Amino acid sequence: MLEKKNSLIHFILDTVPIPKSEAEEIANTFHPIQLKKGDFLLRGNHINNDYFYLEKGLMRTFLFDLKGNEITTDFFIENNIVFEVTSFFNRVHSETNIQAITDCSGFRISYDELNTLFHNKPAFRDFGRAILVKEFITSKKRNYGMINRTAEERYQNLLSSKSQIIQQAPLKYIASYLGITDSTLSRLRRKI
Amino acid sequence: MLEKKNSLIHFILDTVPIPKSEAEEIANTFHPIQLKKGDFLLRGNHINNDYFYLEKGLMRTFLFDLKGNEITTDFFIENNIVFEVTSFFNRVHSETNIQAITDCSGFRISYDELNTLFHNKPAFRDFGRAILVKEFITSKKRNYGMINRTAEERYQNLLSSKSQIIQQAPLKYIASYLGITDSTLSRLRRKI
DNA sequence: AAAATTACTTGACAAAAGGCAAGAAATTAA
DNA sequence: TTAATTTCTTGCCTTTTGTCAAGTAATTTT
Repeated sequence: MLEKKNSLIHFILDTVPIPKSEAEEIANTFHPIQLKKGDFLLRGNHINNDYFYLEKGLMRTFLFDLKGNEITTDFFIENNIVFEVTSFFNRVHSETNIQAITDCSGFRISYDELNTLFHNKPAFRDFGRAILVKEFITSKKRNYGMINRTAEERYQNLLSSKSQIIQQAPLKYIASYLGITDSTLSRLRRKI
Repeated sequence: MLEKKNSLIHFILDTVPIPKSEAEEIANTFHPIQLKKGDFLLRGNHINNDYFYLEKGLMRTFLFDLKGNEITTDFFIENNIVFEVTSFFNRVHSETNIQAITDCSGFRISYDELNTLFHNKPAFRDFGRAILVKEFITSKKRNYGMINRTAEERYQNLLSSKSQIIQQAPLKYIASYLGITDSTLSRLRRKI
C-alpha cells in the first residue's frame, strides 16, 4: 500500500531536526483524508478529534458572535497543521467550526493516536511542542498586527502573508477576519 | 533552607492532576526572585532564559512599533507563568520586553532546567503542555475580543478580567494594549 | 435557461476614534 | 519643598469606519 506522504515527511523534517526514518514512522501513523469545498473538519458543539496536516487546499475557522454573525477567526493555507487547540487538548466541546474553503486533502491522527506517539516517539514530543509554539507565535503576531493598524494595513498584511486567501475566499470571510464590514472591505479594494 | 513555594505547588496541582509529592519536587527546582517596580525580567534584544512563576505583583510585555512608540502587548497578574514564547523556546533574541509594573516576587527556572525537568519528570511534560495550551487559548481569546468590538467594550472586558491592571497600570500602557490613543481612553473613562 | 440565492458594490449620512496642542494634576527628583 | 518630569484631561477638527438601503453581478438551483 503505497501512500504519498512525502509532503508530510518534509513538513516534519522542516519542523524538528530528527532522522528521516523517524519522520517516516511518524508520518505513517497519519491517515489520508479528503474534504470537499464547504465540508467541515469540525462542527461547533463537537469535540475536535482531528490533528490534521493540510497538504492541499484552504481552510478557515469561524464562530458565531452574540448577534449570530459568522466571524472568521483564522485562515489556513497548505502545509500547516489544523486543529482547534481548546477542544482538541482539553477535550471540551468546541465553539469554533473548521471548514474547507476549497477542496482539501491531507493526513490526520486522532487525539489517542497523538498521545500514543507522544509516549512512544520522543521525537514527536518535540514536534508537538514546536507546532504548539509556532501556532502560539502566529496568534501573538496576529494580535499585534490587528492593533494600531488601519483596516488597509491589515488587509495588505493578509495579502502578503496569505495571498491565496485574498484570491479565493469570499469577501465576507475576509472582512470578518479583519474586523471590518463588507462595505468597508469593498471600498478598500476599489482604492487598491 | 525553608522556602515558601506553596503557591507554586498549588498552581501546579491546579494545572495538572499529579501526586502532591511530584508537584513539590518540580516546585523545588524553581528559584525565588524579586523584582522592583520598573525592573525588567527580559530586555529587548536578549534571549529569554526565565520561565517565571509570578506569585505576587503585576507585569507587562511591550515592544516598540515602527514609529518608536511603546506598545504593551500583554498584562500578567499573579498566579501565572510569565515568559516570551518565541525567544524562550526558539532561543532567539526577543523583540519583546518583560517588565514589572509593581514590585513582584516569584520563582523561576532556566531553559536548561526546564528541559532537564522535561526529561526526568514525565508529569512536567503535561504541565508544560498545559501551560502552553492555556496561554495559546488566552491569546486566541484576545484576538477574538479585540475584533468587532468598540474601544469601550474592550476596556470593559479588560476591567472584568484584569481589574488590578486597570487600577494600577498607567493609562498609556492600557491605551496601547487596547489599541487606542491616550486621549480616547481618557474620554472613555470620563464617560464611565 | 429562468429563477432564486448569494456575493459584491455604491451612495448618503452617522458614529467612533485619531491628531494636535494646551493646560491641569500627580509623581519623582533635586 | 520646589522644580522637573511624567501622566492625564480636554477642546477643536479630521479621518476612518459603520449603518442602512438599494442596486448590480455572479453563482447555484430547479
